[in-house]
Amino acid sequence: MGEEAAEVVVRINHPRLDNVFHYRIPQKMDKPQLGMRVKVPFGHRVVEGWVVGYSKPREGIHLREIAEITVTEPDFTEEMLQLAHWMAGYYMHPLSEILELMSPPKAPKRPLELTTPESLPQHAEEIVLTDEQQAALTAIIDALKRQEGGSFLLYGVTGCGKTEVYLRAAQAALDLGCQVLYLVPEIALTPQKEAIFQSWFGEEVAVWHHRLSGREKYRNWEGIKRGYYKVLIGPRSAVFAPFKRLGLIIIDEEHDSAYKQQEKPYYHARQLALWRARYNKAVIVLGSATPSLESYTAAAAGKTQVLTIKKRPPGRYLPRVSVVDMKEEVREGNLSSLSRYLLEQIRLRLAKEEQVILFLNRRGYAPLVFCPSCGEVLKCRNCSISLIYHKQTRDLRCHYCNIRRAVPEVCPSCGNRKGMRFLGTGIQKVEKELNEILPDSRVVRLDYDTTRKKGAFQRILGSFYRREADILLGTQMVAKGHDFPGVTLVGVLNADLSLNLPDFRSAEHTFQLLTQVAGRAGRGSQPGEVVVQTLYPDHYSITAACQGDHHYFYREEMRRRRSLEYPPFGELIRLRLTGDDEEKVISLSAQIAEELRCILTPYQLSVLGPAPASVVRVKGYYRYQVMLKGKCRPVRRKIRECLEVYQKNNSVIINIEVDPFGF
DNA sequence: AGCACGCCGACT
DNA sequence: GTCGGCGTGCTC
Repeated sequence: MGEEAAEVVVRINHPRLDNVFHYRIPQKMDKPQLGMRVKVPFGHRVVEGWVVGYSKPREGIHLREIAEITVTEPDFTEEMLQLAHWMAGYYMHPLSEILELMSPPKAPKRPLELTTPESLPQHAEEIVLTDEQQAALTAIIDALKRQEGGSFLLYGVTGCGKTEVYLRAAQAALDLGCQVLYLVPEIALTPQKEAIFQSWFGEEVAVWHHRLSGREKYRNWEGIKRGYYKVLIGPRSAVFAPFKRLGLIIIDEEHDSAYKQQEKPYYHARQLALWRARYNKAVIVLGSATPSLESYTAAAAGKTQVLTIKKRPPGRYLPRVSVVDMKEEVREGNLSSLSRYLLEQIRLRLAKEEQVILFLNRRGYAPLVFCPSCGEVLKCRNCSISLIYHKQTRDLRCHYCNIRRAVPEVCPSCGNRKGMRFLGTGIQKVEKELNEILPDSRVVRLDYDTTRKKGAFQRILGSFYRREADILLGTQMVAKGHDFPGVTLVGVLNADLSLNLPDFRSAEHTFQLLTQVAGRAGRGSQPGEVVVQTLYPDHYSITAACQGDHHYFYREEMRRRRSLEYPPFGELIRLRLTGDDEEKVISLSAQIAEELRCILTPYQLSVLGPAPASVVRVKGYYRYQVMLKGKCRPVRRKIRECLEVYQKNNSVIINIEVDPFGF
């Protein structure tokens, strides 16, 4: 007998079904190609699955036959199947879930005509590259011509014109008959990038993201697969597109944590892009003004070639940065969220009819509501975090589960009837302060709450761009990629918010955020100024960002990471246990930590915890975590085998996250 | 995950 | 007598 049988991954997402099942091919059926979707009898039912290989099954199992082949061509290429296998091993996730993620969009009911687009490059105005831009471009083009792959870190200050390099590199790749993948951190950035690339490459540019309609998805996916489209622009999910001949990958703002998927299966698009570049012998360019520690370290080790751009093009100056110590302000009796220096600068700019961006990464009006008589702080019923007061709606909200609640008139803890007090400063409170102090200025607020409605984001930015407002007050959202020529002042109201997050990357994020926000100033012809308010003016991530001393920051941060064995010098795996019965979650966490300690003692690996997750309770579920630190990769199998036993437990869910972000 | 098998309580 | 509760176990 010894016949080879088809290995089928069934389309059921469950950790206990994470293995291949063998099936025989019926006599009258053509042997299915790898990656083809099939229907197979499975227990008492028929399920869909994918053929992922052929092998000899173990002795003593009764093989059943494949019922039918449901497609005419495979859902996955050889490359994507290999990538899926690699991901399943690396991220410790079921293969079926990964294949689900990579599977092609469904063909629309009404048939769609696919045609080769007419290429009509309308070549935009020629900009002369600076020497540094030209040198970077030449290095990339040389690598493209050699056709042996290669990776580059394009390390250029904000506003130095990295896009000009990308466009010309893409042109070179197209001239060699290759396709180009251009990754951006978020969907919101695709339209503007699409417009820029279309002005160069006309209709050969396509986009890919999950908000496209079914028809658009199908057209663009098939177009890339057949080679009709030459350039694909999209966020992290675009890394799974089925290129026919991939020659160049560009990751714009490669440091951005949005490239890491924060839900299952937790992949990092940069890592997958590097894998695909290697597989296809494609050139990959990681672009950033503030590279991730991962990429910086790879460059320092010589694995990636660094291309530096230190100067902005003529006529565009880097801003001057001043730091304001907020402890000093408080000492001198200024309890407002705006320091005297920043306020003076704002007035100065407004008088000259220039624009101002103010940045505060905190939604709502007041982040803390408490009872003045007993001190009780109001918390969400389902989540262990405090409720935030929102002024417009005059209610309390939980920023984790979005629940709303009226402000209680009577303290729920002590019965005091004098009312609750609000503490701290959110972006709505700053808005109110600005309206009081500068009644003649026009302020627009850009945050999650003002951009809920469709198109609101573009509308607010558009009105600010057209100078219909003087001050743009925003959260995170203002930091990314928007150019406002009229802005000459950027104020960071509280640089410490990101610094105090319980995450080993908090210093890195603070440095990146400050540098990126500062880059918003002086993008036009006038020089800009940045004012950074902080309680820790001496922290290395703040001083380095303010002085533009990147070398100092990276050296310091690398030293800290190395001494604590944090990435990129050590690996982390987080096990998160979630359940509605806290006792059960705690005891299972302890049991697992104990067993892992026994198993992993001989290896260079430490088991930390269990400990409550940074927010213990979310939406009514308790969360505890066990952290594995050290050389995790060689023992992934052992870890998985150990956890398999506990995954049968259905009252506590075990979540495995390799290379976790955000604690 | 689903679905069947299996072994105990109160109902037409 | 049987209908149905959800514990346990298996799926090539």
